[in-house]
This record gives sequence, structure tokens and C-alpha cells, in this order.
Amino acid sequence: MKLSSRTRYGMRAILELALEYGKAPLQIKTISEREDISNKYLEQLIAMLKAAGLVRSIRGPRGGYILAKPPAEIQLKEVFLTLEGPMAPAECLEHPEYCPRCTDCATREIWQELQDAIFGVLESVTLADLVERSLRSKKTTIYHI
Amino acid sequence: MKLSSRTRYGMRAILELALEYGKAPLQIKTISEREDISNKYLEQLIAMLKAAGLVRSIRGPRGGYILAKPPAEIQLKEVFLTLEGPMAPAECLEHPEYCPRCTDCATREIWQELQDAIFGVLESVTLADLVERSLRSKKTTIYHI
DNA sequence: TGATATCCTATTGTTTTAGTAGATTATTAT
DNA sequence: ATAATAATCTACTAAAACAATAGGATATCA
Repeated sequence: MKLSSRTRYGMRAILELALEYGKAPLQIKTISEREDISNKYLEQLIAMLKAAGLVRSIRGPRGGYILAKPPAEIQLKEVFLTLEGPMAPAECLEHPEYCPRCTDCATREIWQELQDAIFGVLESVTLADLVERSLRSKKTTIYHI
Repeated sequence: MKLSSRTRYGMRAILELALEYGKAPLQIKTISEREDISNKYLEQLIAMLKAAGLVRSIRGPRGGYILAKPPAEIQLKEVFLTLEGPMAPAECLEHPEYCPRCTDCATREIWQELQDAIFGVLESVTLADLVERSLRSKKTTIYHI
């Protein structure tokens, strides 16, 4: 149940794009330097975000990536599910026919509640919120070393 | 972010033990038959639960396993963490020195909130609650086929 | 037309997952 | 005592997921 690098990197990458929303496109090279993530790996992660319709690309010189929608219209849930894949705490939540003892399976209820709790958090926060938090913490941070 | 079989199986196994709490010890063979889980694999899962002090074992004939504490005193969080390992949605939550940009990392806050939400659910439910739910659903279930 | 930056496909090493296999040890009932 | 029972311990394995790496193709701008 630990978060994959895919999701951690991808979330940081799309946050970089959100921070630049309305400005010029941001290139993979720039993001990978700022976030210290492998250029080539980041390529693949951003491709996932693009396939999900969350970011758009501009090819050629001075190209790069931009958010496909305003940050306020992108819930973290969308980003999370794109990168992490379907939650499916248990097979039977999405395919109730899978397990013959599903109907009387008390654990199933718990996994459902867990999923609801996770989605609750991720639905309540948008990229705009993340941007705000990010700018605030930048202002108040005292850099050590 | 999907739940491992380890955790799903283990939770069902300890629920079987909770259902028998106060009665004779339950054997692995019995649990594996009731829950349709590989005998040998279940052995390992229950060994983890034992190492965590959640269950006790009785060796020899008419031996088996029993809960180490009353069901009401075992939160699902304990079981979950034992099987799934430390949550650690991100390395820096447990080792803040890990990532140099942690202090101004807005995503970190989100992963923390996610962990809090998950723990919130798992702390609010005990094995006694699960037993109750389990018995209730058994009573009202209409079996098909 | 050359530089730039995305796009696409394949490959690779490592780790985790989900088991399987078999021998050993402790306990109980006969 | 001894035989049956059930936990205990250790090692092994196939398959999948993860975290990249590599290299060429394609589109676009100056």
C-alpha cells in the first residue's frame, strides 16, 4: 500500500505545470531538472497524463507541455488514478461476480470504506489548491544549508 | 495502490479467528478450507500475525490458533499494518531527511492527509465490529444458486 | 535546413508478489 | 513409549510490477 514513484513523480510534475499555468509551455527537460527526476522516465509519466487528457503538448522548438484545463478544474483524484491505476482495494468491488462469498463478506465493506476515504481526500483538493499551498510554503520556508 | 492478496487473505483469516473467539483453537487447515486460501500460503500470513502479537498458537493435536486479545481490542489498523507493511505514502513522511525539497513540498501534505484518512477508517473499526457485521450479513443474505 | 523537443517502441535489472515444497519440532491421546 | 497431529522453519520459484534506460522517428519553428 505504498505510493509508487510513478505517482509521486507524476504528481510533482503536474504541479510544476500548474505553477506555470497561463505562461509558456514547460519542457520535460526543465521539469526533470527542477524535480530531479530522470528525463526519460518523466517522458513516460507525462505521456500517461497526456493520454488521460490532463495535459496538452506542443511539439518542436519552444514547445513543451501545458495543463489541458485550469488547475481549479483538475482534482487530484484524476491525476492519482491516471498514474496509480484503478484503486480496486479488492477485485470484487469492481467485479462483484468475482468472489462467490462476496455478499456476506464483511471485509469487503471495509475496503469500500477505505476507498471512499481515499477518494474523499483526493476529490477535495484540486491542482489550484496545491499551487496555493506550494506558493505559501515557499514564502515561509527558511532554507537550511 | 491496490490491496495485496496478503492483506485480503490475512484479514479474512483473522476474522475467522475472531468469529471463534472464546471457543477451541482454529487450525490453518480449517481456515484455508473455509476461506479457500492456499494452506501453505496461509501458514506464512498467520506467522506474520503471530509475530505481531495478534494471535497465539497451540501446537500438537487439537492445537491451532486463537486471538491473543479480545476482538474489541484489535483495531483493523494493527492487522493492516502487520500484513501490508508500513504505509509510507512517501519516503519523506517517515524519514524527513530523505528528500531535500521536503519542507516546501506541497505534495507531501497530500500524502500525509491520505495516510490520516486511511488510518482514520482502520482505527475506527475493530475485529469485534467486523464480527458483528459478518453475523448480521449472514442472517440477511439470500443465497443464490 | 538545422536545431529543438515531443513521440514511440523495445529492452533491462531489481524487487515484490504469491505461492510451492519439504523437513523439523512440540504436544496430545492411546 | 509411540503414533498421529498440527505448528514451525527454511528454502526455492514463476510471474508480475516497478523503475528506469536506450535509441530512433516525427513534427515544428527560426
